[in-house]
Amino acid sequence: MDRTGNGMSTLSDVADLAGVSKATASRALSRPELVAVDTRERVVQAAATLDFAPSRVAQALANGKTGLIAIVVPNLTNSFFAPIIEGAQEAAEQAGYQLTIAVRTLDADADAAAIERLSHQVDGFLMTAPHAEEPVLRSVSALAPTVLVEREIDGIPSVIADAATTFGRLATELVDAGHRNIAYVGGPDGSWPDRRRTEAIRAAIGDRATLTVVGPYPPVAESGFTAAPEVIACGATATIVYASAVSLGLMLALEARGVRTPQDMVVSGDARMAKSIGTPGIPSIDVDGAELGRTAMTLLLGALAARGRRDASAASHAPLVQTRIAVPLHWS
Amino acid sequence: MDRTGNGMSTLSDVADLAGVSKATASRALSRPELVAVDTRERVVQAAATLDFAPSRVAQALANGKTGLIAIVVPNLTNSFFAPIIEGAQEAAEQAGYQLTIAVRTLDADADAAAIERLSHQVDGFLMTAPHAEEPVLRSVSALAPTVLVEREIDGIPSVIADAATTFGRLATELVDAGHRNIAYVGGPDGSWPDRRRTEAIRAAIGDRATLTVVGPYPPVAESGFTAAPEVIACGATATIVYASAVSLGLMLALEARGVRTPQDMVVSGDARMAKSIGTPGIPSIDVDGAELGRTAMTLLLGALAARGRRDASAASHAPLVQTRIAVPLHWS
DNA sequence: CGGTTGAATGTAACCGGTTGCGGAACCGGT
DNA sequence: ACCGGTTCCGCAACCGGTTACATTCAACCG
Repeated sequence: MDRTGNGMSTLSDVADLAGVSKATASRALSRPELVAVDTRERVVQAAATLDFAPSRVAQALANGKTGLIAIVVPNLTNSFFAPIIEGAQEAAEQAGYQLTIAVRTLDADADAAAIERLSHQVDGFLMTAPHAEEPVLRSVSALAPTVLVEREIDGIPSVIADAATTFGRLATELVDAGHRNIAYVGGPDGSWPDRRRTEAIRAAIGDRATLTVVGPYPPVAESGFTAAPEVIACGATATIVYASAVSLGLMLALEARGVRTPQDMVVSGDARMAKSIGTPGIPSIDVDGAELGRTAMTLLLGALAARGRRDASAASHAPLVQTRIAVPLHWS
Repeated sequence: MDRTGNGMSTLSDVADLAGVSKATASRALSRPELVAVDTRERVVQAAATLDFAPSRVAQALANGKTGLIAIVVPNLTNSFFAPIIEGAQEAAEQAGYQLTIAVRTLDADADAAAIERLSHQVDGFLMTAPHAEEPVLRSVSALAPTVLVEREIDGIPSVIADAATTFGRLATELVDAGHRNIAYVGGPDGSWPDRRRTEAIRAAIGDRATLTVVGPYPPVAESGFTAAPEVIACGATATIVYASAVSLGLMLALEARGVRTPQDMVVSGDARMAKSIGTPGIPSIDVDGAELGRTAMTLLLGALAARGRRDASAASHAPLVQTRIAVPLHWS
C-alpha cells in the first residue's frame, strides 16, 4: 500500500480526472488567478478526491529551489542553540520550508567542504557560528543567501540578541549598588558574543570597581564548579556569568563552600532559574532564543523571496539588514 | 556570480567535455563497472575540471528517493534529545543523507497532519516520541520506513537505551547498602521510559524497602527545586532521579536546606556531574544518546537500502529489529 | 568466413512538476 | 461582417538526472 513512488497520485492524474491538461491543473493549483473559476473548482475537487500532494522534489527541480534551508550550529548539546533552532524551524515550517541541521564548527577544512556540498542542496544558510572566522563566514555567504545569528559582519545580514548592552547595564547597576569587586565568568574562548559582553561590562564599570575575568569556560553547569574557587579567591561580591547554564553549577558549588547566594555573592542567571530558586535579589538576563531563530529565518525567507522576484533586475541588492533584539534585565 | 540555478555545471556539460553521451557520463559516475576504463577516466576528469556535483534534486526525482530523513522530537530544549540528534545526524551524513527536524508532540491532529505532509518529502522517520500514543506511531510507520527511539512497540523496529534495567540495579544496590527509604523523582507524565524505569525500580526493591514516587516532573534543573521538599518530607535517604538534569537542581536545593549530599542523601546523577562535583559516593547512570541516535539511524538506513534492493520480491519484510543498548551504572 | 555473443555506448523515455508561446473562443465596437 | 483585444487553455519544452532498450563493433566459434 505504500511502496515508495506508488500510491501517490500525480498532477497528471488530477488533470485527467478534472478533464483538463496538466498545465491547467498546475496553474489552477499554484496560480489560481490564471484559470477560470469553474475550471479551477473542478481541478481543486479532483485534487481533493485523489488527495493529491504535489511532489516537492519535482517542484524543486522545475523551479530551481529546494525548499530546504540549512542551519549551521557548532553543536546541539549547548542548550543555547535549542530554542534558536526551534524558532527557526517554526518559521520555516510556516513558509513551507524544511530545516536541516548541520553540526559544524567551521574550524576545519573538512567542515568547509561539507558546507560547500550542502550549499548545492539548500536554498540558504542560517549560520550560528560564534567561533568561526570571518573569512569562512564570508565565503559561505557567497555560496548561498545567508543570515548570521549571534554574529555581526559587515555586508552580511544578521540577527543578534543585544545581550552585551544588557550585561553592561547589569554591571552598572551592580556598581551603583555598591559592589566594588565584580567577577565575570567568561564564555568559550574566541566566542564573538563573549568578546562583546566582556567589552560592554568593562566599559560600564570603568574604574569605579575592579573586574576579574575568569575563564574561558564552556557553557555547561559543570563549569560553575570549576569557576567557584576562582570567583571566591578574587574577593568578588557579585558575579556576572556569560551563560546562565553555568550559574546553577556555580551557585551549587558556592553553597557547598559556605557562600550564600545572593547574600554573600550575587550571581546572575536567567528568569526560570531565579524563579525556581525563589530567593529574591537574583539578576537575570534572558535571551529569547526562539525569537532570534524566528527573526533570522524570516529575514532569510525574505531574502529568498526577493531574489526570486527580481532576479535579473539591475543592482539593488537586497537591503542589508542587521537586526538587534533587545534583551531584558530582571531582578527577582 | 551565484544566481541560483546558474554557475553549476550539469551532467550534460560533463558529457560534452568528455565527448560522450549523457547516459555514459551518468554511468561512469554512478556505476563505474558498466563503463570502459578509459572512458570512465575521461568522464571523471571532465567532472573534476568542471567541479561537477550531481543535483540531489534531480536524482531524487529520477529514483524516487529524496535523501532526506526526518527525526521527530517533542522539543529541542530537553537536553536529552540533543545527543540523539547529533548521533543521528552524523550517521546520516556519512551515508549522504540529510536530516531534517520536526518538532512535534504528536498529541494533536495538526501534528499528525504535518507528519503526513512531511512523509511525502522524506525517505524515512526516526521517531523520538516518549509520550505519543501507540496508534499514532503505528500510523506513522505505515507512511514510511520508521525506527522508534526510546520506545518499543510490537512490529516496529526500535532502539532503546536499556536504562530501566540499570535503574533497577541501582535500586538493588541502594537497598543492599542499607537504605530502607528510597525516593524516585519521576519523569514527565505518560512518558514510556519513565513507566519502564518506575516498574524496574519497584520490582528491584520489592518489599525490602519503602519507595516513594514523586512527580511527574519535567526534566529540567528547576524541577529539582520543586522536588526537594517532597523528597525530604518522605524521609528518604536515597533518591533516584529520572533525568540527571534534575539532579543538579535537587542537590542545590538540598544543600540550601542543610541536607548534604551524598552524606545525608544519596542522589543519582550522571558521570559528568559526579565528576565535577567531586564528592565520592554519587551513583551515575549514563545514557549514551549519541549512540542511540547513531544506531537508530543505521537501522533506518539499512531498512531503506533493503527496501530499495528487493522491492518486488515476495514477502520477506525487513527483519524486525528491536535493539537495546546497555546503560552503565557507575559510582564516583 | 558467416554467425553468435557480449561489452560499450548512444537514443530516448521518464520522474512530476512549471511555464513560454500560440491558438480558440468570445467580447464589444464600427 | 470584420477587427483588435481579452481570457482561458493546451502543446511541448524544460529542469537534471536515471535507465530500458537499441545499436555498434570486436572477439570468438565452428
